[in-house]
Amino acid sequence: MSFTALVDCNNFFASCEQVFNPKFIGKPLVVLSSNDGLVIARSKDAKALGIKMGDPRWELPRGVISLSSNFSLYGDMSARVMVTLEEFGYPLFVYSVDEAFMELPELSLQDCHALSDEIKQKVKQWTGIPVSVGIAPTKTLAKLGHILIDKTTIDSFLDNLPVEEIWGIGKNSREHLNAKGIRTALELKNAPDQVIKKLLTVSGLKTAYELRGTPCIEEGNDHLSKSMISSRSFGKEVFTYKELREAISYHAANIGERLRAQNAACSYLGVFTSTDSVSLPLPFPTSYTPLLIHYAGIALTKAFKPIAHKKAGVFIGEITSSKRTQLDLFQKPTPHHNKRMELYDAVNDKYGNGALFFAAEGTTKSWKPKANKRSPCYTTSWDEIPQV
DNA sequence: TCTGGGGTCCTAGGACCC
DNA sequence: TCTGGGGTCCTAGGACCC
Repeated sequence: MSFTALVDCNNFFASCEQVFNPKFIGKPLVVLSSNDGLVIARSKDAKALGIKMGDPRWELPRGVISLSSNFSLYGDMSARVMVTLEEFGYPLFVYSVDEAFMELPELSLQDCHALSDEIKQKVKQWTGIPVSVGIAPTKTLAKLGHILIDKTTIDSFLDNLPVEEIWGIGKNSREHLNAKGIRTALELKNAPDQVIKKLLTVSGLKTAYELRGTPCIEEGNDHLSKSMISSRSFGKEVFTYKELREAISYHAANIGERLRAQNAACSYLGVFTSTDSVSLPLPFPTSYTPLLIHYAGIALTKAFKPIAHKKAGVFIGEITSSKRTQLDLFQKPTPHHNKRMELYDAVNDKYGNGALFFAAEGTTKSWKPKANKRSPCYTTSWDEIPQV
């Protein structure tokens, strides 16, 4: 048998802000979505006030500190946390911006506690971010954030846990299970397979097996995305083709960067506005931004209506590794595409995202979402480095 | 007045084939 | 009361996650 650890950053976005603004520690602080619309992260004290994920900004109680989201900062802090975790030498699977699974050998209870404490201490010291650690035989159990390695402890923990607190059981599944009298995680664990499968399909059955200690959820680090989306709500209503075209170009360029970061290319691209969605096959797999912008423009001419738009975006699919597509016998080699994009990415990497951008994106970005209370990019921009 | 953005997996049903 | 059997591929939509 082997174990899995789940390391989860506590209140991650709020904690990032507190690292660089210690005066926010111990205060109710929330981080807002794009356009400063709704709450997407809360500090411990904000949670204590009863503020929920998704609460609208204008309904926040007085005295709550609210900040625009600063994804450059969170992304960089996330990378620092992950590098710290890699120091432990166990295979690491980064599950999301604030969570990672660590593959462990079977350990004694004492060693589990020692490792958990060491992880928390080291990440806190190296990055300033507090983390929680769960260790168990399966990912679903590790997700519960405790050390659960023997049957007695596991069962007594699951007995006091409502089903909807299990990873993979949402609101709808809870309703279905409750209707059959299954309310606790232990009841789900002990229910007959056929009953679970009928209620929740094989996904639910896998969850039950994981609760029983049999790993069923396998995930690797090296997988390619299957689809990508880049979209934003506008900061104001957008009517003109010109503005929409600029926003779409921005999103196409954004997707190009993310594709190249995975060494991948796409052969299917689409554009959506508030009302319409149009997609096209591409003549060959590519991650070359000028081409992505070109085809996004073609799709947009088909999708465009001169009405008030609140949002637009670009999506892609049929993503393949560019290593493989380069070997395609029938594809014309396009080395200059790769060279240009390598240079472009290198410049933006060195001087900050947006240092170099495509004219099609426009220079005014009048449609940009609102973010009136964004903290500085302390760790990713020389101009915004903290001052002492 | 103002309510995000980016993903994955699974299933049912339609269309089509022999 | 009657209905062939077996298969693949694709898509829309549901559910869930962070």
